[in-house]
Amino acid sequence: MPFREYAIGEMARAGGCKVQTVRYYEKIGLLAEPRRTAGNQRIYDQSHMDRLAFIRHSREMGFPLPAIRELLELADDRSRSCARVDLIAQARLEEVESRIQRLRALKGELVRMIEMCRGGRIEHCRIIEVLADHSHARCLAKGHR
Amino acid sequence: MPFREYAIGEMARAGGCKVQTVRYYEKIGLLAEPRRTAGNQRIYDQSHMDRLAFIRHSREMGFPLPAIRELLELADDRSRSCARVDLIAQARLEEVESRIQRLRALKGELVRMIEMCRGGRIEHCRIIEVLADHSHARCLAKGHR
DNA sequence: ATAGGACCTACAGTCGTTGTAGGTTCAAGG
DNA sequence: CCTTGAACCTACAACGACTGTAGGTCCTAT
Repeated sequence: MPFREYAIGEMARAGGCKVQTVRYYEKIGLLAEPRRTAGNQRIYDQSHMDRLAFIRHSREMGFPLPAIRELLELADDRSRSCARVDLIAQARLEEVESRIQRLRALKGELVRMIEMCRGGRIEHCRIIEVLADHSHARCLAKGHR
Repeated sequence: MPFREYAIGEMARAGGCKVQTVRYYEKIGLLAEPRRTAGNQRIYDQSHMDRLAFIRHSREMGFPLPAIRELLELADDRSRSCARVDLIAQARLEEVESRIQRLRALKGELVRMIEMCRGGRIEHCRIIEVLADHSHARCLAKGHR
């Protein structure tokens, strides 16, 4: 059967997300509204499956939904230059790189902190002291979730 | 003047956060309610400043607020063992390490993807293809924001 | 005919803030 | 003393990207 159809649960399973997430993508206009059964249940075809796969894979790469929205629009206009696509991917790469940098600095701080604490009482706990220390590195700033 | 007092704006500036954030910490019980002026404005003393510094520095290290709440409680009970403190910091370190791992893998994927795309048309854009590709790595999963 | 799993809508909650609206207080200058 | 304007107040909504809940309907198999 070349034109298989899918219920929302199958879509979600294939995309590695929750049913609600699929409905959410529809609500915010990332996924087209599919047709429905007589009983009002969504029925998807292969094109929906492909689109969801694109979205989910892009999310796995950490692209935010607005970027994915743009990528989808660009992907639909096959004769355009892909300079913009490149730019979006480039921006994501830079973000990932700076996040790695910050996390590495953070890891260094954590390791030092933990090494200093050798399991005594809170009274002398170096972790607590480091966290409390005013003068301590303000170097890290945002973004190391 | 050994007992300086501070308005909320000074607190926020010292802690590197917004005034609303200080009020938010108070609302969720991380910061004690300070006394007020006759005109109902908050007045903080050094102990509040220290506590906010602790919270902010912990946030910079990426500790979630529930963990910080626990760290603060532990810090207040100076005769306890700091095993629990160590555990919390340890857990944070592991999270940071795994996040770095995942981000590194992600970065590799992004670099490969971008290298394949050499500025043609969308029609042949490798970035779009990689993102659309069903069979592509599901290896990354959560956590690389 | 009925059981139970999958589906439906609508809405609240998550996390850690940040922003807004609409009003009050404070310190300084005229 | 009065006015300006910055800083403060409360209460509530928004962010991003979902996730969970309540209360109901539909579909398929026995």
